[in-house]
Amino acid sequence: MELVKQEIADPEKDKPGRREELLQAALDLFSENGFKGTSIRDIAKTLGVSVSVIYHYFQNKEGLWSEILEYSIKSLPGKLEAALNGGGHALERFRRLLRAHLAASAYYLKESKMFLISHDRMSVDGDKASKEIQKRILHIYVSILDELKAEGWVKAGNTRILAFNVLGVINWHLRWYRPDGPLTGDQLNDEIITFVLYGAVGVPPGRG
Amino acid sequence: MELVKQEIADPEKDKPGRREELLQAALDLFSENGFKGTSIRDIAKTLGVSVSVIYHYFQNKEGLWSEILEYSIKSLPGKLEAALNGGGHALERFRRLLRAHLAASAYYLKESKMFLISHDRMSVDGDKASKEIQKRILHIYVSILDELKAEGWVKAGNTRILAFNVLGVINWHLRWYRPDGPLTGDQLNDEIITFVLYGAVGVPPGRG
DNA sequence: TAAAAATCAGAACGATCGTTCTAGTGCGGT
DNA sequence: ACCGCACTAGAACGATCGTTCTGATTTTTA
Repeated sequence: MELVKQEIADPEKDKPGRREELLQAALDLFSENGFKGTSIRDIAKTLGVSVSVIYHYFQNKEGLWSEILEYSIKSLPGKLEAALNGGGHALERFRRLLRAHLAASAYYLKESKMFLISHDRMSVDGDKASKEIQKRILHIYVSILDELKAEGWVKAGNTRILAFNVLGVINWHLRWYRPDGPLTGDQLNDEIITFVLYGAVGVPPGRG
Repeated sequence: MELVKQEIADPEKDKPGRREELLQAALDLFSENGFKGTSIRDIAKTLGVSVSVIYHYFQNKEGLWSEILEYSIKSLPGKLEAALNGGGHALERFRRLLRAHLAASAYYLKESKMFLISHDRMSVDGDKASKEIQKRILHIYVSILDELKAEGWVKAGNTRILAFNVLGVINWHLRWYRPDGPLTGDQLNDEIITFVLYGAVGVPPGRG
């Protein structure tokens, strides 16, 4: 009986539910104005609903914030480790790590921007989870850079600082990247990866 | 008459005035918790004074914020241009630019952190001045990178993206740098500059 | 020493915050 | 027809926000 409704063409079939609408509206505002810069009433107003709707679907403001990070950023370390654990020599795996990181950041662009705004923070607990993820990512980069250093590719003295620098390039690009820019995503990633590997004036092999 | 007090040794002579104390307290809190994460009462409480003291010395909260940026960051583009306008070939001047930028960031460490937190922003006017400074700095980097590209040092296709990448390394280091770390400031700057020039695996001339 | 100015505490104001409460829909199941 | 439940509007609460006001105290000036 109730299946009949599913069988006929329903133009409202793929309309997102209220919960998804709320997540999307919160994501837009959080990624632009941060946690403290976004009020519950702001989120409700963009959908033209009452504030009680938010509290019907989520426990509170911080639950809304962390749910966004849950479905997006929480899986990032695992993805990076997977990219790193594939075959190939160290340099090849490092390139693959960078590509995976850039791809994930582009896919979850607003979520990644949210993730990197911890300066305007909330409670200590909510921030602790983010800090933990950041630490895992840093460790991934340090480990592959150590490997590259053991094979003689990396000359830098301190791989930890080197990892910070690499992460700086990757993360900073979220601040200036605009999807409607002149370059395609692939072209952009190539420019970034080339910079990470060879810097501003370093000559990649076969190009000098 | 009133000069006598100045002539005798005054143990309280170099004690900072209330205005300077307020600026320092505001700087500490702003650089840690951002603009919206810092309340007027928080600033007053760290000095054990009343909130009216703040409004006696400053027009309002935003005036306090912008005054800090005024004495510190506003002069940054001029310093960078000065470093760039000195003699020497392009690569030498680029290195000097990077050193000047890193030195200024280290000297005004907390102020620079404040400056880079615009994600938790205030009124539109206050943010416009910061945006303008950021744009000037970007232009400085693009111009020297164009010059380097004309001389064949830079192979990258897009010097604007390259400038963003360089600025990412410079600015990101404010997020992880701790003055009590194991490395000296000079060692740190060398690591960062080497990375900017030659990347993670690029070989600087004379080292390969 | 008296007037004037600088400096401050503390209460108060209106706005906004996150959150809760009350009440009222409409809808599927029995 | 009735109940229960998902969903929602809107008022309300206490806290905190930036800011202003009142009045007192201290310091400077004449």
